Amino acid sequence: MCRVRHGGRRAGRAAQGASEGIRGAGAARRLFGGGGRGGRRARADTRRRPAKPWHRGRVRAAESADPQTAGAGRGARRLPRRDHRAGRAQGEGRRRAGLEDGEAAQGRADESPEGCLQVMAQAQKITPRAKDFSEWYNDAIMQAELADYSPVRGCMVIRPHGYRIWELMQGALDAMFKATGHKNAYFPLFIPQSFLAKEAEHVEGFAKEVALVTHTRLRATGKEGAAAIEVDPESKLEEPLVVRPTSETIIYAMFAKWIHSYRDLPLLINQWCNIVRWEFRTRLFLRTTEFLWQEGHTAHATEAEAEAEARQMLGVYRKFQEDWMAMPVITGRKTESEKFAGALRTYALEALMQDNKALQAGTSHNLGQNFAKAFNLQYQTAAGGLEHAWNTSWGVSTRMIGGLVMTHSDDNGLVCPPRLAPVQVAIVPIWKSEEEKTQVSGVGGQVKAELEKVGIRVELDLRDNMKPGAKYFEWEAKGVPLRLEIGPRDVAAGQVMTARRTGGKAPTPLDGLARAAALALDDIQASLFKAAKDRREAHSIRSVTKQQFIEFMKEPGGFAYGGFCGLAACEAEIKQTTAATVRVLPDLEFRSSETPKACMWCGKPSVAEAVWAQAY
RNA sequence: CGGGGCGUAGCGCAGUCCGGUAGCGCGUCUGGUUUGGGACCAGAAGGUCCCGGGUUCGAAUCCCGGCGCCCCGACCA
Repeated sequence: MCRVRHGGRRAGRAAQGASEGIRGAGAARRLFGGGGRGGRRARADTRRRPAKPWHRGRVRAAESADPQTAGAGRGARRLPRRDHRAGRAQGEGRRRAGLEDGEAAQGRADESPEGCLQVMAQAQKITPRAKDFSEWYNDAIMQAELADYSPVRGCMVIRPHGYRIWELMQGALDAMFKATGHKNAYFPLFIPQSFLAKEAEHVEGFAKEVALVTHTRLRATGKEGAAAIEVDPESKLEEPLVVRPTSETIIYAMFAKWIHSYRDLPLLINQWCNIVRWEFRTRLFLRTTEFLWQEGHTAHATEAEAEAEARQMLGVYRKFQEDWMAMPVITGRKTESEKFAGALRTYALEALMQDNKALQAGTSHNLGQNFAKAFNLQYQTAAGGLEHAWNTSWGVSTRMIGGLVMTHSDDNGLVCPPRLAPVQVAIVPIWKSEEEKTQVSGVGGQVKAELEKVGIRVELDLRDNMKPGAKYFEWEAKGVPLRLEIGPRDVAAGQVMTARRTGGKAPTPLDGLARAAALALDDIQASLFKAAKDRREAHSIRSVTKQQFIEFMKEPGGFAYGGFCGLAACEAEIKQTTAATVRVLPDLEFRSSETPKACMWCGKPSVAEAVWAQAY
């Protein structure tokens, strides 16, 4: 395999043993997706599905089939002049363009390591989507510096650029939660093991993936190296503590203390925190052992109120994902087999990624009285009776960042919707002489101040150890929606060059630039949403027959709408044969105009229309 | 837990078959020249060759034993 290798993707070998007291219940053996050296090679050989036609980005010279004829663009220029050896560069170009499969490319690369390396050094640092979507996803994240692998398997470090996205998400969501009457609080990380056991379905749902704290200290052994410390058996806890996989149990236990009368209801609480679920296989942002999220928990006097709350928050999430993330979602209800352990009903939002797999982007549960009964959460009614409260819980997580990446980004890296972009505008001044540097930097500074005045997040890139072109690539990889290039010629003409991350470069007058930039950002935000929605619709089919369904799930995949009998056995069989699951029983506005009469799979009467897809 | 593969500089790799004391590219640092789409020249720093034994005058390389990591399969937001 002949590709540029980069980025600290080794999930190091340090730090085992440091947490002897914390164990994954169950086989905590699996490792992080996408690390390691040998791993990359192996991965290229395991393409699950053939290339798909989502590949729509700009085609650049460097990616065209034959770099030698790719014109004077950077494709040609990037080939090192040392490498004149016949055929090599050409073959390399083809490989880079993803036109050969991994094994063939690998074989060839091994034959000509040096030529290959030299070419690659200058080339594409991100695997094209068409070649290997998973690799592309990892590369895009690493290049954008959103995250990095941690020494602990299954865990990730969220880097400043990625964390800023999360902060912006938090800011928007938190305001919406407050606007709907919720208050933030914080509940502890550790939960008594016995709490988890109190709700039967809930335990079963999480038992296989909880981390436990069983001991409270280590002791020195006097030995060398890793053996220098060991768990102190004297420090064993009487009752192990569960590291929260979600906080229903502790929160409703506390609610039971605080709620006595109908006058205490509704109680509307949210918390921002981290949680731990010991997953077998993990992927950056999409599934990591520890992740950040928000969990809302509420208590109500009636079932109807709880139901309304669960639906309301689903709507809040939808608004956020559409308006901020520019990510279209289908809302609906989960089937019995997909619902949250312990819930009465689960609602969810599902988005379609560029590889035509569905991503559950958030959930909202009507918990009924299940937890109220388990934790004795009762209140006195106005009439003097004693009733169990009705609860809801709802959450979205850093997983949304993965969804954001897979919804908009392209082969040049991250594409960030402006409203969530840590840097909305990057200004790149261009100069030759010192005088020019002073001049363009000055104008750049003025532009920055002007844009900031209207609330735009701006970065002025004054680094002098990089050529402008290199800066362009970097800001593109980081997803910056709008780039302003200011050179001496522009200054003379009273303009800047504005380049959109989504394509297109044009001069814009300095006069009124802030307004123009703001409008451009709005326009990019809107066009990203529209493009994503169009793509989803292009990859949705309705009223499928069984045969169509099977074919569709093989290739190219997407959302399939059809009748569903509601039987778990049928659902299981579909999963078995096609790997597709019911994502949601869609809400009214997403349903087909004609209600299906029969289950698309077994032919029995349909109880609801369902949306199927292969899912993350 | 089953099936594959891998462990050499920050990253990606060569060297291992056939033992001779470690190399390439990128990156980093210093100086200079550059800067409108991934700069160039010169110099420099950087390695417990996963760990432990053994064979040998000599081990990254051969032998034995560990450990770790990745991918695929069974679980899930």
